[in-house]
Amino acid sequence: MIDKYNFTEIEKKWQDKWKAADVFKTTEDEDKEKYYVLEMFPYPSGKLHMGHVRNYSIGDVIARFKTMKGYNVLHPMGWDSFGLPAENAAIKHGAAPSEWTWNNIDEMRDQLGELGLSYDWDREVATCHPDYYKWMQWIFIQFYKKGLAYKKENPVNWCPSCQTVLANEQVVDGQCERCGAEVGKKELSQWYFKITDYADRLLSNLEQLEGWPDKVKIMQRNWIGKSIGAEVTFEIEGFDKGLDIFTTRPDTLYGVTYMVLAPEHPYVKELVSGSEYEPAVKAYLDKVQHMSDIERTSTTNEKTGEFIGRYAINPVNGKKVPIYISDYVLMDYGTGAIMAVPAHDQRDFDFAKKFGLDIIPVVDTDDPTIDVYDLKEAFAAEGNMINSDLFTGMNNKEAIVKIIDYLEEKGIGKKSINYRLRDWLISRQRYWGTPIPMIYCDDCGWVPEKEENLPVLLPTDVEFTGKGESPLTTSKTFKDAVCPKCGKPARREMDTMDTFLDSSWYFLRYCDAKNDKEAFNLDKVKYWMSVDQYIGGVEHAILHLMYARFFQMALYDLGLVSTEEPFTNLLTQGMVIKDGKKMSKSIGNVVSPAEIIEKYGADTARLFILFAAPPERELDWSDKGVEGSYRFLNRVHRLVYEYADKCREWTGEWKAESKADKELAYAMNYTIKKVSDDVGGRFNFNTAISSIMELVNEMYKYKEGEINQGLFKAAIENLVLVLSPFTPHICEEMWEHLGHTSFIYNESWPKYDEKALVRDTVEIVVQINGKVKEKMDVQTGISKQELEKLATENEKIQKLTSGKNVVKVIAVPGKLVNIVVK
RNA sequence: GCGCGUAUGGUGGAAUUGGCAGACACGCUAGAUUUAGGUUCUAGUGGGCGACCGUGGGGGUUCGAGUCCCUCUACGCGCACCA
Repeated sequence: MIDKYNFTEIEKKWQDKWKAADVFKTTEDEDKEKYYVLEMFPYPSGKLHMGHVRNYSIGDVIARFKTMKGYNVLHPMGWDSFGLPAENAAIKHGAAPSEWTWNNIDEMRDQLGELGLSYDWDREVATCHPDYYKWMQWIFIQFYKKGLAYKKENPVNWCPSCQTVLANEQVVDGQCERCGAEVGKKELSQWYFKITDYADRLLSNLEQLEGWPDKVKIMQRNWIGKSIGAEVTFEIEGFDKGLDIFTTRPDTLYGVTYMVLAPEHPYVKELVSGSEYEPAVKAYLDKVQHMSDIERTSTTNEKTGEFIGRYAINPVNGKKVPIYISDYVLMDYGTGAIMAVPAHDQRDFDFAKKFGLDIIPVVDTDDPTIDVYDLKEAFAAEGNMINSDLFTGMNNKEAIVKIIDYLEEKGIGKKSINYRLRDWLISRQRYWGTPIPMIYCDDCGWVPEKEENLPVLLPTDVEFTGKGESPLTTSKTFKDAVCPKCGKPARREMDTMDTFLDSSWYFLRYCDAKNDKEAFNLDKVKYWMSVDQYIGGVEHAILHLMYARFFQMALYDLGLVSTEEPFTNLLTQGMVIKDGKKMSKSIGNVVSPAEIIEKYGADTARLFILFAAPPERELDWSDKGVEGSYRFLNRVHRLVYEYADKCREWTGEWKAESKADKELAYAMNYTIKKVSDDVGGRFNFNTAISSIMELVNEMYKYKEGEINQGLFKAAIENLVLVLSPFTPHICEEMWEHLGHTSFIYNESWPKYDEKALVRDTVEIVVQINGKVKEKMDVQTGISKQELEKLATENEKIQKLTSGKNVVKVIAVPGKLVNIVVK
């Protein structure tokens, strides 16, 4: 009687055994090479989805494989547990955010347990735990002391209906994510991190990150947006201050016909004060202020603006040009002012057309379809300079360099670099986040809380109304503090930190999760960091991955960590979809992991999700495909159980005798090699699994003939070993049934025999003019000449080439012979 | 608008370096086992009667192209008045 594959029983049994034996516990071991594999930790929503299953299955295969390969593997898990959903739940159901969150964490930990993932739970972190956010606050203070944190008044997204500040991500199509109201702008004093100080390093270090997908690197590069150009100072007629502008096209300086200031530019009010233009300008400013970002930055909008009644002097030719304000110039990029060259910039061109301003070309082209004196649109391509004094005739690319030199010589400008990246606004008017550990004293200003007083705990006497300022302001106990500097009564910062801060260093805390003396011990960080393999969704390509890199660099500069970059290799996994669409409640195509585990078991779920597509690509969920994976595991189970009793008696000694033996030995060794390469190198789990399936098919065929006992036993054991990272429970069970007393998790990864991979004969394809005509088996390793001879003398080939002129014969040993005839 | 990616049977996908296109799996067809359904096993399965034709379309390089080059199309993703 063959035992049935009872996955429910088996999975429970091994999960309990792993736990009892503490097999996944990891400690530093200088004798072993370390390997740190990390999956992006989840927000504890309470429900695991297929994206999680995919993410953690990938990480678990890598962790188990590396463990069997002899590495000291760190594979931790935790919770990104601060954030808005907990607060929304509090508003909706009245449950305390902490209670709601901790319940979710417990639920999700159980669900992860059911997947059989090899986490060292002793290193679990939860960002909402005071043991964690204490050190978050400590890091904030270190950043503050280093000048990386500052507070500044700035316009922020403001929902007039909810009466709160919104993060950019919470503004959807210009409307509040929660209530749908039109989002406006409001001046508020907020904390920022000076990530722009690191712009250049964040950019240049990308080149070292060879283990990152190009796509992610390009996205970060674009996000940082480095532009090289010049800053030029224009004088304003009748005004004592110069007007600085930034341009990437100093070569077009002679084509300037007007200037534009951002509406928020500090000069504007002064320049129009008391003039006849003042009312119109004020009306325009008022209009712009009430516009949402979306409206303001829409490229389809017609240009708007106002002349402010003033003129600037072009420093290179003394020309007088009018000054306008317009919302197409942004205050927070460059200097908030531009020189406008309508002939060579499309935006300036549109504006000039609308306001009837001059268009003077300064770069000409050979293109006969373009007349630069009668442009239909701005001409932005390369060409030769015209109308530009001593620069006329020069190629415009050369002119850029020459003109910058000229500006510097004359003291009217200089080379300048600008970044698109802005400083990171980290304040949130929210309750469920890390309190910013700053205290405001009327005498001393902002002062960080004393480090021995950390953590600044979140108060519990708060109200969640969803209205007004941060719920922290409703606490009677939180606000009052004493100034750490002078001891006078002072008040606490009421805002909390953006949760992206919490997730910017959690991988460091995993290295030393229980430390109550420091955020993490430098020696432990030195041992484990950097993360050798990081795995997560591509949706984090910019924000999380940039913030984490910034943290790592800043901590490196503080001497707290030993590497500048946190993640050596990055794998961005694709989404799990169903019927070509994203799984979503509204479409009703959600497949829940719990349901699949109940019906087929975790091993099947893991196997399918790794088999159905390569990890980077989208994965189309297929119920039929899941059944196929389940069928395969049953097939393996039947095969192993049919021979397990015999295997325990058979000795391990063997020698391949028959042709079938050699074929099986080949298949077995090839599979070990293929799985090792696919899992260890390029992460193509799908092809690794398909090669295991091929081995099983081979074994089913082989057992119909005469069985070489030692060989077949080796094949069975190797099959279970190579399958074990993918489907650990069933493999532990089979391993035990084969008579082993140790965990398969602790076994060594099997080695393959190079010699068995060389077959006696190889099949050679014979082509005529590139078309396959014949196949022949030839001895392995014969020479090119012999191969050519065999092919041309082949009967069928002789027939097909007779009467034709053989022009050329190309022989590729081990592969093919191509005969070119006329 | 700019940047990036993808396109292969009825379906998911394979072909890692320019060398047999379609591995593996799903589905389907037929047969065996079974009282029957399910399970399992065996065989077949890109198109065409055929010489041959086939990797989104067109062109090119090469003895040889899914793979390299040019060009077009469709879809997906990111950024978007960044001077």
